[in-house]
Amino acid sequence: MVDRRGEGDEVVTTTSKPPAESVAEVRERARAIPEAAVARLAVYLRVLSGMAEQGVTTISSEELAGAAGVNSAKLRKDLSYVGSYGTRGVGYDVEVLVSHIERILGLTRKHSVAVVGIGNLGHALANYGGFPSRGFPVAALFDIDPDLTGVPVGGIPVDHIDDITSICADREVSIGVIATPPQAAQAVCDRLVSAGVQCILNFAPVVLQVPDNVEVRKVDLAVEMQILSFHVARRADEAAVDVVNGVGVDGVVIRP
Amino acid sequence: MVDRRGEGDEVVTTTSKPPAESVAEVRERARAIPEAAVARLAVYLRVLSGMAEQGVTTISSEELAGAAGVNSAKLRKDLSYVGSYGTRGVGYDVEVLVSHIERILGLTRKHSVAVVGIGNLGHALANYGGFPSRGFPVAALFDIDPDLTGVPVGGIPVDHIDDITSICADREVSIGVIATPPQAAQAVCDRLVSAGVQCILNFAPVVLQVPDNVEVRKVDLAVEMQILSFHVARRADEAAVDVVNGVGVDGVVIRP
DNA sequence: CCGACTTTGTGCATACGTTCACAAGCGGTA
DNA sequence: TACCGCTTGTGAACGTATGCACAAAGTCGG
Repeated sequence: MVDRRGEGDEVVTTTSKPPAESVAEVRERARAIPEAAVARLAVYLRVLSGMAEQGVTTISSEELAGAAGVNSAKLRKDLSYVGSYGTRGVGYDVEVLVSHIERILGLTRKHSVAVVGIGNLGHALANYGGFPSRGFPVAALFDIDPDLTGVPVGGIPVDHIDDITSICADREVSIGVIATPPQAAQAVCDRLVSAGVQCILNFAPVVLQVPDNVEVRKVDLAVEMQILSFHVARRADEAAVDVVNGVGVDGVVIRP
Repeated sequence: MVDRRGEGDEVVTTTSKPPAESVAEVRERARAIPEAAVARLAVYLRVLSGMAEQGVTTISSEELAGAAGVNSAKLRKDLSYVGSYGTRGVGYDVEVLVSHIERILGLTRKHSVAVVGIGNLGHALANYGGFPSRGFPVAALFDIDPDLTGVPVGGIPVDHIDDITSICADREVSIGVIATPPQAAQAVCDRLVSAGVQCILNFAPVVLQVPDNVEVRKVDLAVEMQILSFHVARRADEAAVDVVNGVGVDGVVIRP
């Protein structure tokens, strides 16, 4: 559980100037948590928060894994990236685990959010209670429609997208959410980037071009539907094959 | 490029009854496309549709990869799962590629959608033009609130969630979208499953329990935000490390 | 018809993520 | 204190996904 990377070989650690490797090493450690594990940690955190509210103080990897819908070995490995805070023979202290996951996910700082594009989806996002309650206060709303400007949505007034750069910089927005039509998305993205926003959550069905230092995640509803469609088709094919081979829909063998 | 799986060894193909292997083989072929590739195929499809509208008839892997934000080798490998429909020295015929990807993704059939939970998000989804235009007509809406029952949203009347089972079965809904509060999600899911819905897109922040024959995909906004938060934190750490090691924010070396 | 040039499709090596299986460590009990 | 049973943490094996680099296969100009 102790991180042993960099104990061997070239680790000389000159007091004056550490070797070039060491920079990479430290970066490595920060990068060391796999992307997939980060996503799951967020899920564990939600489950654990629920447990804590119900008065649960201790939980085993088996229980937590069940509640999070993963297998327990994966869960333990994921938690090992965070550090070893379990007690063998007992399990994990819920409170302790929550605070360590929050630290790793950077949730100890508040991350102000700006939502751009106050259509149906933008409205929903602006009113979505899950953001502020989890440490992501919505600090600004933007739309291109002048009629919307000044009208408050979910308690926050809408500003014009021409003011994105100044207002986002001013209110220290760190996460931008793009809920505009696809044609407008890249232009909006560029403004957010020039305002210093480093992370973008994109709901528009376009591939955004951004500098290397900006992180983009996309949520594409049409893509999600099409993935489901693929699975429907695959299932239908399998069922057809089974019937051809004398196996019925529920695995029942036909004409045995 | 021809699919050579199953050409060797045990392929005897008795005219009366094919060997047990062959069932697995065919299943294998359907399953053979990696999940990650399926998600990208949906993106390629969108880009290609846009190209087709602009009158582009032929496209190279390099161009398409650029537009889709992936590297060209990965793109070609993804397309090879679909089949080899490119021309060496030239590229791919846009129309041909579109129709083959649509076939693989099962988009040749219509997939009716039911949205459950007509709150802010449900409203947005019911009105979202991206669904019907891509072959996913919204066939039913449901909510627990009796005041909403009968009121049309986006042209479709809202029904009560007690009627999910009968109405979904009746209208042959194949994809259910859950946009309810978390407490209601599992119960709604159970009803959808008992109506024969095989695929579910879940926006509620809970882990749904479903039978093996039902496919669930989840979109969790809080999780997306927390992943972004992690990256903000990681960047901040890296920047700090760089400064300590005499490298400034833009990679500029301090005091050289 | 031939040769130069372009672009695909894929074998191979590498990186990444998942799962298994078990030693190490801790609490409880006598 | 010494033992026993339980659960963590992790080394190692496995499987999947990614990227490189190049032969194969096509077009086009002469």
